[in-house]
Amino acid sequence: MKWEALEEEACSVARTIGVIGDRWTLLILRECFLRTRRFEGFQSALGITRHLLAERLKKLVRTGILRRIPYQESPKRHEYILTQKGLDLYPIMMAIVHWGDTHMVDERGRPLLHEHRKCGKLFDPVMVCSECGEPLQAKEVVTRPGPGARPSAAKRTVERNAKAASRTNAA
Amino acid sequence: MKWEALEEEACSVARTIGVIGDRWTLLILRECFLRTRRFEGFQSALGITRHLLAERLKKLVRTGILRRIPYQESPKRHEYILTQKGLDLYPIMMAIVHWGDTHMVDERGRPLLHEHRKCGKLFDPVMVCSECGEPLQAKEVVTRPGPGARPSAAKRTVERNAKAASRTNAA
DNA sequence: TTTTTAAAGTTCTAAAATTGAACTGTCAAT
DNA sequence: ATTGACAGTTCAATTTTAGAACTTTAAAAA
Repeated sequence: MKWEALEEEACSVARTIGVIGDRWTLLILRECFLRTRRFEGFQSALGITRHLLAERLKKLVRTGILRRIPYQESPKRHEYILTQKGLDLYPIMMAIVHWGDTHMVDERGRPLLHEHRKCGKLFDPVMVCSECGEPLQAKEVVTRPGPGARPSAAKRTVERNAKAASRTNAA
Repeated sequence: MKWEALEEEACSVARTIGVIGDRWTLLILRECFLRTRRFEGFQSALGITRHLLAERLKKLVRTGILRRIPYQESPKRHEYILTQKGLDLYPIMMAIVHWGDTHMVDERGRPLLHEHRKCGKLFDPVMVCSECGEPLQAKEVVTRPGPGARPSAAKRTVERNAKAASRTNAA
């Protein structure tokens, strides 16, 4: 599987990973949500090489996650701002933060707390079902082929796993 | 910044990315949630090289996300099963799927639908505030230093950005 | 007036990670 | 006796990433 091929897969995970699924890109996006907007800001916050940073920013602009907006003429300078598509990555970021808060903190505790303006309280993000509002758990969810399904990775996988299991059980 | 250093950062995003933040690892985890458990299963579903797959599985076991459990003796064979720590990655996966479903589908529509056993309906995952239950939006959340905060990336970033903005505004 | 500094890149070489393909060892089935 | 499944390991070739220096435009400092 080539990296460009990821975006062609009939899988929303693969397609998303094709766009944001590498380490520097995720860290750049963290900085975006912390209100960083300029090349030097990203560079010094992350210690990323200028070469890679330029590349990643270009890709994020190309994929519509960031918009490149001039903030001064001569010399021309631009800021990188999250589009709505970029802002929609927020749940991914919060899910990542929350897992880290749960499983990767040391004895000092959480590095960062989050306050919800609406209710004024410190909170954790919780993933719920859009229909019944209950928190989601992996074991309570069944997947079905959707209209865009193709006999690709996911389906072949399910079939193969069923076969492997029955072979082992039979023996 | 070196990759091992990520896990030392005072940032839950960086620490999490240090463990699961690369493309193959995320795809391996997708397979885990689709019930793939064996080396050959991962390999043929993903087309990952055996070399890298072995490496990534080792790392996932080392970090406590997968457990390696024997399913037959002679020759010894093992399955890779999500631990609770691994199952807790589910919200990250669902957030990734949902973003892809929203922003990366073609005219055919979604490749996969999700049904919630509890309520029996097809659903979308929604990220809400643990305190008031309202859906979360980036602009409604304020971050504050927590007990594990150190004057690191995040804080320096905020200060730098404030300075950059005031410079530009003043001019 | 010459020198620094800042911002946003680009260019280059060395080092590290990934790919692709072949190879190993154990056992079951043909 | 040979083939095939499974779970890896090994190694050369390619691709990515790191690290450092260099460029350009313009304002600020000496």
